[in-house]
Amino acid sequence: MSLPHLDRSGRPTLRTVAELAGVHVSTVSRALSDSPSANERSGSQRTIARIREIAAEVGFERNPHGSGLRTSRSSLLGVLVPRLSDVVLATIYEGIEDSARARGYQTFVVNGRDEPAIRRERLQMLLARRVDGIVLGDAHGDADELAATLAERGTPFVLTNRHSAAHVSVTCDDLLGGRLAAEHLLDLGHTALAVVAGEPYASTGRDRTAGFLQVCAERGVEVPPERIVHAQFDVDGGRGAAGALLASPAPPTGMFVVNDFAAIGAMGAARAAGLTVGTDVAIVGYNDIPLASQLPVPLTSVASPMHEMGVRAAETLIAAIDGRPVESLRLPPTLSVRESSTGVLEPTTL
Amino acid sequence: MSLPHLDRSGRPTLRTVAELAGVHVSTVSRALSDSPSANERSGSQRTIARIREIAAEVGFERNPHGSGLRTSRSSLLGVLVPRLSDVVLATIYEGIEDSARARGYQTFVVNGRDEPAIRRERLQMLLARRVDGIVLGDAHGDADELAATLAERGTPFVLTNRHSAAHVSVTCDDLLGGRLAAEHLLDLGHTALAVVAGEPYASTGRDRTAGFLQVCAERGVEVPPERIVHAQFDVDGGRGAAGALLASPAPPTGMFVVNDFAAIGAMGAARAAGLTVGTDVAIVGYNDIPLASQLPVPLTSVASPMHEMGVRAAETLIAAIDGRPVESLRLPPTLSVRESSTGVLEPTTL
DNA sequence: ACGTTTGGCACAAACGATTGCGCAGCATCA
DNA sequence: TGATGCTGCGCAATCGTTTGTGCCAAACGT
Repeated sequence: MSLPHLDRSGRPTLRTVAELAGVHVSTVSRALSDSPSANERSGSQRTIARIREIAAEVGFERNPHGSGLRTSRSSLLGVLVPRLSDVVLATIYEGIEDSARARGYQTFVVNGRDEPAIRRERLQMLLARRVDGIVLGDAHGDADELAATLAERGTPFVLTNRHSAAHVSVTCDDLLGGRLAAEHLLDLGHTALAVVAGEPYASTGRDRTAGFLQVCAERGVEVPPERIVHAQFDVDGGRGAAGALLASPAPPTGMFVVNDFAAIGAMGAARAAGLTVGTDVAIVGYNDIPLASQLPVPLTSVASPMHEMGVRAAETLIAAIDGRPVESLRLPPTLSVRESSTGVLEPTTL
Repeated sequence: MSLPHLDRSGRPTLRTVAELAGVHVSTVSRALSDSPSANERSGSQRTIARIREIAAEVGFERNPHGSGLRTSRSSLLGVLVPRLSDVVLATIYEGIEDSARARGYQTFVVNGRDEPAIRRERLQMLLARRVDGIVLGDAHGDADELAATLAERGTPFVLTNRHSAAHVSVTCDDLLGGRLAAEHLLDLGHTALAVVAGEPYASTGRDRTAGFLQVCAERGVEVPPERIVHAQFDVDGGRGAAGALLASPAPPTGMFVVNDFAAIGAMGAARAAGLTVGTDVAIVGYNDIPLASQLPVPLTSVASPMHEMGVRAAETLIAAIDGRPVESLRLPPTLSVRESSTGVLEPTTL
C-alpha cells in the first residue's frame, strides 16, 4: 500500500499517521507521547489506542531532529572515557549503556585518550550535539578543567571511575581497595612492600596507593618512597616499574600494582628476574578483570564493581537531569585472593 | 556582554550572529557552510570573513537538530559491534572513529552482543536516530538478516570484521591468516594438528579454519574432524576446547586457535595437562592483541590490522553515502612468531 | 546613454514535532 | 433555561537551519 505524506527518505511522519487516523497531527503527537500529562490532554482512550495501532503498523518513529528542535532535548547522554579498548572502561560503559537505555536515553561515547586537547575537543563535540548530560570517565587531577567548565555552564554531569574535587561522582571506593590489598599482604607476613602506583593525574591510582599506605602506617610497616613508583596503566608500564623495584638492592617481597594490566607486566618482570610469583614475590592487582583468574599464575586482585559503577553513574546523571537531588556514591570493592599472592595452593587446577 | 537572541539554553543561533553582523541569517548560513557551492552564492569575501569571525567570537555552533531537520542528514555513522569490551572490536571502532571524525562525521556505537533480538533492536535505534550510514561489525552467517534489511531499505552500510554474502565489506583476509598459521606449524615439523575454531556464525573463525585446512591438504597433512572443535572467542572457551583436545588418546602437538583470548585459555589447558607450551605443544593465536607479546610465554599470533580495518571501513561507508562506487577490501594479515610455537629462544628476555 | 550581466545579499518557505490555547458539543446542576 | 464544567480534539506558532528565488545596485558592453 502507499502511505500518505512520507518524509524525504520515505519514512512515515506524524502527518502520515494523522491522515490515516483522520485526526490532527497534534492529536497523534499527544497520543504517542508517554508523558501522562500530554496523554490526558489527548483524546479518548479509543482514539489513542487506534492511533498507536496505526503508528505501529506503518512503523512510525519520531524524527529526533524535529522533536529535538522543538523540545531542545536530545535523549542523548554523552560519555567521555580515556579509551574504549581498555576493558575496564569498556565494562563501565556497558553499564552506562544498559542503564541509560532502560530509562529512555541513548548514549554517545567518545575517546578522550587522556590528552587534554583531545578531551576538550571531544567534549565540545558532545555539547555541540546537544546531549542532555555527560558522564565523565576520565577526570584529570583534582581540578579537572572539563568538569569545571561543565559545572560553570550548568550542563548536568557526573564523574565516574575517577573523581575530582567536589563534583558529584560515582566511583569505586579505591581507598578501601588499597586498604584491602595492604591488609592481605600484611596478613601474609610481608613487610618489604612496594607499590606500583598509576598515572599521577588519575584519582584511582592515587586513592589506591593512599589506602595501601594508610594501613601500612597503621600497622607500623614503613614503605620507603623509593618503593613507590609511578607507571602507566598497562603491561609495559607495570613491567618496567616492577623490574626496577626488583632490581634494587633490597627488593620487595610484596607488591601492590594498582591496575591488572600493569600487574601482569609486573609478573613478567618477576619471572624475568628468576622469581616465582606467589612464593618469592606476592603480587596484588586491581580491578579483577576476567583475565586475572585465567592467567598461568592466577592474579590476586581487588575486584571493583565496574558494570555497576556505570549503571549507577547513569542513574545519577539522569536524576540530575530531572532536577532531583544527587550525591556522590562510593561503591565498595572486594578482594579476590589467588595464587599470585598465596603461592600455588592446589596443583590439581584443571 | 549580552548577546541578542540566544536559544532556550542560552546558546547563540544563526540569528545571533546575523544580528551582530547586520546581515540576514541566510547569509550567515551560507558564509558558515563549507560547501563551496553555497559559499560562492554567499557574500563577498570580506563579509564572509567578518561573519566567521563573529561566529567564532560568540562561540556559535550549528544546532544539529535544526540542521538535521532541514537537510535530513545527521552527520552520524552508526556502528554495531558485538561488544566493546572485546579489545579487537574496540580497536576497530577506534579506527572507525578516527577516520569518520577526520571526514566530518561522528560515530554512534552500540553493542549487539551477538544476540539476534538485541542486534535488531539496536539497529532499529540507529535508524530511528537517522544515522547517515552504518558499519556492521557483527554479521551473522552468510545471510545476515540485518545486512539484508539494510540492503533492501537502501541505507548505506558496510560490513567489517566479519563479512556476509555479497555485501560490501572491509575485513582481514582471514583465509590467508589461516594459511599463515598452517604454514608456520607445518614448517616447524608438526603433523598432529588441531584447530580450535570459533563460533560457527562468525565468518572470521570459519575463514581462518578454512585457510588452515587448505594448506594442510595441500601439504598432505590430514586434520581429522575430531581435531576441529568449536568454542567461544574467550579464555574459557579456548581452555575447554583445548583441554578436550589434549586429553584425547592422540593429542595434537600443534594447535591453531582462531582468537588470542581463546589461545590464552588453550595455553592454560596445556599447562594444566603438564605440557610446556612452545616445546611440548605449539600454539598459534589470532589478532596479535597487545597482550600476546607480554604473556609469560609470548604467544605466536596472526596479526590482523584492526585499526586500519576500522579506518578503511569508515572510508568505504562514507564513499557509499556520497554515492561513489565502492568495493570490498581484504587486508592482509602477517604472522608474529613468538615462543608459544617455537619454544624458548632466548632465555635473556628481560 | 541604455540595456544587460553579475555580485551581494534578503525573503520566505520549508523540514517534523510539540504545546498553549481555544472551541465545539455534551452533561450536570441549580 | 441558562450557567458551568468537562471531554475530545483542532489551530497555529514555534524551534534553528537551509536553500530556491528575487531584488537592488554597480559594472560592463556597445
